[in-house]
Formats: sequence, C-alpha cells, structure tokens
Amino acid sequence: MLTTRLRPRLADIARAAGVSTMTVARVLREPAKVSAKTLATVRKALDATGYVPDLVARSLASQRTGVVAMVVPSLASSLIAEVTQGLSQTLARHGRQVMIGASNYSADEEEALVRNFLSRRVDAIYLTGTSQTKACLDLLARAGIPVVQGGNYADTPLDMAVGTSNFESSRDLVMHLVRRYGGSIANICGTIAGNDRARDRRRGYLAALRSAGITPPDTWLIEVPITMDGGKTGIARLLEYDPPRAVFCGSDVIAAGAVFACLRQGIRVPDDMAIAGYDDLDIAAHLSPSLTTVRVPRFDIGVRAAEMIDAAIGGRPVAQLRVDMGFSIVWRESA
Amino acid sequence: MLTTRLRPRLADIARAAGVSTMTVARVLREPAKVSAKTLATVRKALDATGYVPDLVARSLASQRTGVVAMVVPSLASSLIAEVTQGLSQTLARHGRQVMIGASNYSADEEEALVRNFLSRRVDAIYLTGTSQTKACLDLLARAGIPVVQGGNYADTPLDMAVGTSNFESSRDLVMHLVRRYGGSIANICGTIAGNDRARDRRRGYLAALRSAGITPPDTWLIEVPITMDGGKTGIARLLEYDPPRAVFCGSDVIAAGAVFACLRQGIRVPDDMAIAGYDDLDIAAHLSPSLTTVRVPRFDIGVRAAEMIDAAIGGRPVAQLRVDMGFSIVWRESA
DNA sequence: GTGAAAGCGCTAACAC
DNA sequence: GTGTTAGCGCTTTCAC
Repeated sequence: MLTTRLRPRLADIARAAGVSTMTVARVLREPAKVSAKTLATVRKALDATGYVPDLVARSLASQRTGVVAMVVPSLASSLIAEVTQGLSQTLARHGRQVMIGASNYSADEEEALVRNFLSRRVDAIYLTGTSQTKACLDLLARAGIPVVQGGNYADTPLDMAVGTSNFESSRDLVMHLVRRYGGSIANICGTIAGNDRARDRRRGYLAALRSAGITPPDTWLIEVPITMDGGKTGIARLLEYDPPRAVFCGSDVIAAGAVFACLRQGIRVPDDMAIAGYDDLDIAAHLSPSLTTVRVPRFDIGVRAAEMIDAAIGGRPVAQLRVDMGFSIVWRESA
Repeated sequence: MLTTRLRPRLADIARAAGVSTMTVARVLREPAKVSAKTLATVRKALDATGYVPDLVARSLASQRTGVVAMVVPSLASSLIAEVTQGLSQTLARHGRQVMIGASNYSADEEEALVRNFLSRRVDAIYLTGTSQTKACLDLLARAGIPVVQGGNYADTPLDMAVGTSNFESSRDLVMHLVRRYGGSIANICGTIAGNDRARDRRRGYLAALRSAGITPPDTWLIEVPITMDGGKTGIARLLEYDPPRAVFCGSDVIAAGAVFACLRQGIRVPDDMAIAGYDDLDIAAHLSPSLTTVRVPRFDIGVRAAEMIDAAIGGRPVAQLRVDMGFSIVWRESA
C-alpha cells in the first residue's frame, strides 16, 4: 500500500502551473485575489494531481489549527451527544473541527487530556462541568486560549461558561414534589465522585427538603451508577425500609430502571410511589407511565458555546461571559 | 488573556540547561539514552518553565500525527460509543488519539470528513460500515494509510475489516421466529438510505422468510426513523391492516417504542404479538416484557480494529485482514 | 495581482 | 552520550 511517489506539495503544483507557491496558496484560500486566468491554470494543475493540502504544515506556519477540543466525562452518554452536535455543527460553519476526549469522570484523566490537547495546539477548549483540578486550570490559564466550561452552570468560570444550574433545577422540581406528595421524598442519585452534575442534583434535592423543614433519613439518600440497573438497585434499597411516597432520580436512566422495578413488583406509579427523573431523554415520553423530568437545552448549550468560542478566537468581545440557559420541568404521568 | 511571552520552545529549554535541542528532545522521548546528570538538569529546566511540547511541529517533522480518525454515522447512537471506547482505549496504550467525525448517514459528508482527516494527516482511519462513495475509497487508497471498515462485516474491504454480519444475524433471528410463530412476521426497520446496517437487517429478514417459502406483503415492510417514536409509528401502521403474529424490529430503540405502543393499546407482548429487536441495548433487559434481541460485541470490535491499526502502522503484518466477530441471539420475554 | 525570503518548532540522519 | 545540519510544507511579510 506504499506509494513511492510522495503526495504533491504546494511547490509541485506551482511548478506545474508555472506560478509561485504563494499564488497556489491564494487559489486555495482566497481565490478572489487571483486573476481568472491563473485561477483556471492552477485549478487544473490542482485536480490533475489530486492535491490534498497539509493542514499540519499550515497549522505550524499559521499558528492556528482550526481544532476545538471538547472534554466530556463519557462518550456513552447520549446527553453529551446533543451538546456535541450543537457545538460541532456550529463550529463547522467557520471550518473548525471538534476533537473529543473522554475523562471517564476522573479529574486526572481530564488533566492529561487537556495537556494533550494543548500540545496539539487546539484553538479553544470546551470542558464539561466545573470540577477540574487546580493544575488543569493553571495549564489552561497559561495557554491563553478561550475556554468554555459548559453543561453545569459555573458561577466563577475560568474564562467563559454556559449551561444550566443542576442545583436550581433539581431544587425546583423537588419543591414541587413536596407540594404534591408531602415531605416523604427520597433521592436516588448517580455516582457523585467526579461528577458535579450528580452532586448538584443531590444538593438541590437536599435544599428543597430543608426549605420545607424536612431532614431526610440516610435511608432516603441513595447513590447508584447511572444505569437502569442502578435504578433497580435504588428501589430495592428503598423497599428495605419504610418506602417513601415519591422518589427524585438524578437521571432518566435511573428513573426508568426504577419505574420498571416498581412495575415488576406491583408497585403502582405514581399511585403508590411517584417517580421523577432528570434530562428528558427519548425514553421519558414513551415509558408507561411517562416520566416527569427536567429538560435542559443541551443542543443550544453546544451552539452557544461555539458562538462564544468563535467570537473569542476572532478577537471579538464576548458579550456575556456567563450564560444561564435555563431549564423546564416536564410534568407527565409518573409524578 | 493574552500573554506577551511566547510559550517556551525546545531551544529555550536547551539554552537554560546548557545543552542542545536534541538532548532536550531525547529527555522528552527517550530518556534512557541520556545520562542521569543531564537528565536532571534538563528536567529541572523543563518544569521550571512549564514546557508543553508542540505536537504540530513534531507531526510535521516526523511525518506522523499519532491521530487515528474515526468516521461514524451519528454521535447520538450509544452503539457507536462502545466501539469508540474499545478503539480509543486500545489506541491510547500506544499514545495514539482518536479524532471522531459524524457523517449523519450521508456518503457525501463522509467523503468531506475523510478529505479533512487526510488533510490533517491522520495515521489511520476507521470507517463505520461499507457504503462509501467511489471517490472516497479512491482518496483513501491513494493516501496509503491503514483503513479499517468496521461494524458491518465487509466481504471485500478496501484494506481491513472487522465486524458482524448484520445480514446473517438478522436472518438467523428471523428464522428462529418463523419456527416459533409461523410465517406471519413483519419487519419495522430503520431508515435504510445511507445505512448499510439497516439495509442488511432488512435483507436478512427477507432471506429468512424466503427460505421458509414466504413472500411478505408490502404492509409488513415498514421503514421508520431509529427512535422510539419510530417504533410507535411502525406498530400503528401494522395495525391498519391484518396485524402479524410477530415483528422483527431493526433496532432495540424501535422495538422498545413498539412494545410501549402495544402495551398502551392493550396488545399483549408476546401473547398477541411477539417483538424482537437488535443491538441488546441497556433497555432490552429492563423493559417489561424484556426484549429478545441480537447482541454484537461492539467494544471488542473497537479493540480489534485498534490492534489491526497498531500493527499496520507499525509495519507489522496483519494476520487477518477480515475479521468476523460474530453475534449471539438473546432470548428474553418479548419473543 | 504576483513573488521571494524567512521562518513556524520540531525530528532525522548523521557526525563526533 | 551529545551535537550539527537540514529540512517537514506551509504561511507571513513585504516587495514589486
């Protein structure tokens, strides 16, 4: 599969077309500045050879790669996919590309990723959440490139931030639940370690109960992996003691697992136990009973982040360094 | 956020440590070849300045980027996430990074992505499926880098292939369904355009019926978007006519939507209508009734692809250019 | 509208 | 063990 001939360079095209390399470069990037005649000659030489520009060389010379890095906790989450789409779709409009890396909910892996991305001279970085290591933030600050912390709303971002307050939205939902079902509300949240979203959803739940004068017993505070199985486990633990009237799950995946587990055991939802989730995944609307949950404008978060990045790279002033994208509570059958 | 000082280069470290740039480069990449004394001096200079190597420059000089491109149809699919994890996790062991691009099920977008990746001089490319344009395959062939076509098993790959035959697995499952439920079996498949997996699952279904001497009426051949809503739509269409005894859905997402739709309408699954899916997603095991489906070793496909790529990049002979990773049928409650 | 010269920051191949 | 010399393929700047 080895070709003896090297791939053609700008200089090869230039020679073939009888012009300088600069002219070929202009044909490629600003054809308007080239006369129609030379344009035609060069273009002919270009596709005769099947020339493919070398962006590595271009990046080195121009000191910009056209790549924006995105650090996510996990690729498995479909939540991230929507943010990614908003981000990459919007950045693509200016010919920029997104490079994704997964931290696996580890601050150290995240730091390693950031280090790698900086080495690759990405033009900007999108970070998920706000729980970076000090060293990581220092690296970023020193790199002098635009940084957006997205997803969970950050009060004091390193540079820019766009997202939704997981704390406020969770507190809001749980306060509504208290009004409907009284104070007997448990919480099955996702693994908190390294996940500030999970942590803030738990905090929101606690704040809502506190404001209602309720102190939940430890048996109501359950932490499980963010899987359907986690939801099943959570329900099983709750049933070991006096079951609560309602449960706030830190994710629709957990909530779906919880609903399935209840139905299998003849527990009616919401009559015996109300269940609410978070994220408004595809499944939430289709489940029976359908899930009451929190909707976050994930795609738009990606779009907004991209716009902020574009502006910052272009040297334009960014109107708002911190953007709260809000949320909405979707009431359905389960609670 | 601009720093007047430029980031330090190899030469800066070299000057500070009183050695040549090559020595610093060696400290970075092959410290074993440097004396303990200079090693210490250089390392001190290295972290005194907070040096970050420039991989763009390294890539240009060494003619390798350490990046492997991955082209996927969509980032939203959690199926892809598993392949991606297997691939990137394995490639990371040799310090390689994965760069992902989504084609949105468009062969043209895929070609554009490939062109871009080649411009960025990636060391290898992983393509999902086998439906690339001629021009795209030509580009790839001319680039002279390792290429793996993964996911759907390709009989005649451009270079290397690893995956599972969507055709065979689907035919197998449907043949079993015929044995259990007779020939009254419909198919709700995902959008076929630009999706060779969906296409082959449909083909497998047709082959199974044909081998049983059955020609399905057009009303049994339904094509919907791969969403739960698609499953719901599919069931609605089937109910317009004489409903079949069983349905083979081209994805668990569709199957879940179909099950929910049936249950809402009082159709018992599998008593009134059996439903089978494909992919063995998380939801398949938790749904009630749980879903009979096809399991594909997605993570392992990613791992195997990475191993083939590693070997090819390293110039080592690749034992098997075409690897069939097989599948298993998971029988549960729904069929 | 076009071209010449001088790097971008690193590594390869060879010397010492 | 360590250093020297040439680039890698492009863009930048400035001249014409």
